[in-house]
Parts: sequence; C-alpha cells; structure tokens
Amino acid sequence: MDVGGKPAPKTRKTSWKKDPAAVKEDILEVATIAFAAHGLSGANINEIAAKTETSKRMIYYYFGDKEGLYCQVLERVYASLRSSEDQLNVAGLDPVAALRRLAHATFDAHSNAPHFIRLVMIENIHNADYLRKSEIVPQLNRSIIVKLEEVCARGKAAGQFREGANALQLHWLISAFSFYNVSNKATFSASFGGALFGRPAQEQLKAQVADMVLAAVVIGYDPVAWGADQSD
Amino acid sequence: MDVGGKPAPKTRKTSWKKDPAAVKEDILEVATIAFAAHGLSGANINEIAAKTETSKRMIYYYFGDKEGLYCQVLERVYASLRSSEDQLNVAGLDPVAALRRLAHATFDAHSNAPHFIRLVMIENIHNADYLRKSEIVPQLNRSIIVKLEEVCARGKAAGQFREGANALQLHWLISAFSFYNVSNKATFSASFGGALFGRPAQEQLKAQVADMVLAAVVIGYDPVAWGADQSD
DNA sequence: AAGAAAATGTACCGGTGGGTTAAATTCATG
DNA sequence: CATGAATTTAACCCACCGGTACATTTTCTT
Repeated sequence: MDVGGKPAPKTRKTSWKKDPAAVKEDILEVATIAFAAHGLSGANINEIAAKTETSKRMIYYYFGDKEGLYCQVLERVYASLRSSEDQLNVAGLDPVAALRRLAHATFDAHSNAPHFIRLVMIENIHNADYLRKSEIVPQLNRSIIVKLEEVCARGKAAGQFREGANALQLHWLISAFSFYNVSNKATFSASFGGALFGRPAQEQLKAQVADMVLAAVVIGYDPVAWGADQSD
Repeated sequence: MDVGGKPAPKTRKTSWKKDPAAVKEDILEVATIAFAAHGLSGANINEIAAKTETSKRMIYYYFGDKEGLYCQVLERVYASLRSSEDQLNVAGLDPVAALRRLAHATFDAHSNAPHFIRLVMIENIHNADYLRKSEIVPQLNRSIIVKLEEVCARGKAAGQFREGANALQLHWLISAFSFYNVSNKATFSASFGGALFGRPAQEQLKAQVADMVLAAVVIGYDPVAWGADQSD
C-alpha cells in the first residue's frame, strides 16, 4: 500500500487479514473464561484454542506457554477491576457517605466480576505465586487504598471517625464481605440453601456490610439496616 | 541368556498384614494434603500413592477413581471441622458474650483448619458439584445454625438484640471474615503486604470482627476494639 | 522486486498420569 | 487344609494434552 512518507514507524495498520492485537485479545478473552472455570491445571489449551478464532500455535507464539497465558489473564482481569473502581468519585462527599458508597461500590464490583473472583481464588490456591511475579498488579491496588486513606483522614479531621481507623483494615473488612459473597456462594448455598443470594437478600446484605463498616469506624454510629429496607 | 522366556517369579514381598481401615485412613490423609495443595485436577494420583504406605492400585480398589477419593476427602474434612465446633458450649452465657465467643471460635477454627479452607475453595471452583452429592455434609452444618438461633432467641427475649437478627445472616457474616482471612491471605499479602497477618494484627482483627457482628445485632452496642488492644 | 521479518497453518511428538489386568497373598470358614 | 473371598502386588496400557518442527503466507523495508 502506498501511504507515502510515514511520520511514525508504527502507524495504524490497515491490514484486513493479519491483526495481532485482536488475535491476542481474542485469546485472552477465551482463556479468561477457561481459567476462571477450570483453574490453571484444569483448563485445556486445545479447548481454549478451539474456542478462539485462531489456532493453538498462536497461543504459544504470543504467550510462550500455559503459565505465560495465565499470568496475562490474571493481570488483565485485575486491571479491569481497577478501572471499575477508578470511576468512583467520593472526594466531594461527607466522610460517612463516602465510606458507605465505597463499601457499596466494592460489593457491587465484586458481584459483577465473577471471573475476577474465580481467578483470585485460583491464584490463592497457588499461593499467589504468579501474582507475586506481576509488576503491575501491586501498583494497581494502590488506588483503592489511597481513596480509603483520604476518606479516613477527612473523617478523623472532622471528628467523625475513631483515631484508630485504618485504611488497610477497612479495605480488608469490605473485601472480606464482598469477596466471600461471590466466592463461597456455591458451597454456602449447598450447605444452607440459597436464601441469601436472591435479589432482595443481596441488597440487604450490602446495606448491612456498609452499616457494619461504619459502625466500626464512626463514633456513635447507629446501624439501622438490620432487617430494614434501606437504600443508598 | 534366556531373553525370550519369562523369568522365574520375581521375589515378591513375602508377607503383609491386612488392615483395610488403616490403609484407607492412610490414603485419605495423604490425599487430603495433596488435594488441598493442588486441587482436584492438579493433584497427582501417582504422587499421592507414592506418599502412602500402599500402592496406587489400592486407591482405586477402595475409592474407585480420583473423584471418589476427592469426595471422601471432602466429607472427612467437613466432619472434622464440625467436631471442633461442637465442643463449644455457649448455653450458659449471656447472649452478647455467647455471640462474641461464637465469633471468636469460628475465627480461630478457620485459622486452624487451612486444609478445610483450601478444599472448600476448590469445591467452590467446582461450583460445589461434589459437595451437593454428599448426604452427610448438609446435616453436619446444622449444628452451628442451631447454636446461633438459640443465642438469637435468647437475645431477643432479653431485649438486647434487634428483632431483625437472623441466625443465617449472622453465620454468613462471621464466616465471611473468618474464611476470607485464611483463603485470601496469599493474594492480599501480595497486593498490600503482610501487615494484617502477624500475631497481634490477627488478634485485633478477631476482636473487631466480633465487635462488628455485635454492633449489627445488639441494640446500642458501642464497639471499642478498633485500634484498641482488647482481649476476650 | 527481493529479501527480511512477522504471523500463521499443519502435522506431529512424547511423557505424563489416570486407570486396568491378572496373578499372588492373606485370612476366615467349614 | 481345602476353598474362596478379600486384599495386595507388579506390570502394563493408552488417551490426552502441553509443547514443537517446519513449512507457508503476509507485511514491511529498501
């Protein structure tokens, strides 16, 4: 193709047949579902390849081996969750309202990211061996802590939060609820029935989670959600 | 050199004693560790067999196939956790103290049963397919709910607990903390450092968990654990 | 146009590992 | 002590699956 003088060596590719970026993306999407469904050893490369638009050969060409593919899937899904968190803006809110909104948003984000949950579960089975190798993930996770620290600082300055309030612990608390709610749905339902996982019960749990977090941090907070029908 | 003909019967082990129960128990113990470490597909039957006192053939003799072995491992580890819970007696305690003790005990029981946690994680990866087949597990889990119901009833009768207090939700809350604390230690540490998983931080988390549960259920409860050094 | 380099297709390999075969040993019973 | 069921051993099988060899096509550079 005659494009004449090109200002940059890497311009938009106008090809219609070869498209490496799309091929990689296609593979990652299929692999995400496969690894989330079956785990690292359980997922089958031949099966993954069959579900892509391309071939097994391409997986090895772009990702080296199964573990390389898995690592990129992991990073991609972490990055995706962050982007959903980053859209949240609580800077202008009263500290109590901000914290409640963060709790609700985290709860929802986990509910809406089952692939992420399952991959983190799988990664924990592997003792986070692959996560530790990642250079981008630790930095990704900073943003949520920064947000909580900012809210804590404002809450303390306003005399609303206890002095012991701690962003890391808060994140642990909120994550514990939000994560467990998705990760252990299957065994919890098998053991105790599915009553807690219907639409209304989930909304109530979400409100209770926020109330409990606030009760732990806000001086004199009086939770009202238990058994009540409270919306945000 | 007699290459073609079958050589004389090789020297076999000349004697062994029959002890099926011990053999099964031996296999289950080794398999529990293997499945907890590597998952269902990740665990290797040959490896498991090598670590037992017996042979691979015996695993198939007693358990049929890999999944059969896995199922029995799962039931065994559930039963083991129940027995640790059943030892707890809260009948004579004030409802608030009883609930706090139940929360602490659940937290500790999970901390001390890493194999259980990992197998439940794995089972959730498999959508609880094998747990649902179990006939004993659902009944095993009744006891903790019964205990919580009894405490709730007494708390409400004494006017200490909110009317909305619900045993199943309470169990969900307590379990969420206790489970997540163990299950996600690896990825949480990789993302945010290990500060929350040292001895003192864990004690503090345990106290906070109990405080939060109580704050959600007890009318007018004022949590004090946050940032404080409170023991049971 | 030519050659280099990137990207892709096809066919194949080999060892890993779940599962099996058949025979040997032990023990309970009459 | 003969008999047969329960238990154990050694050796084997072979499908599956992660990974590779090698040829080929497409794009880029000059």
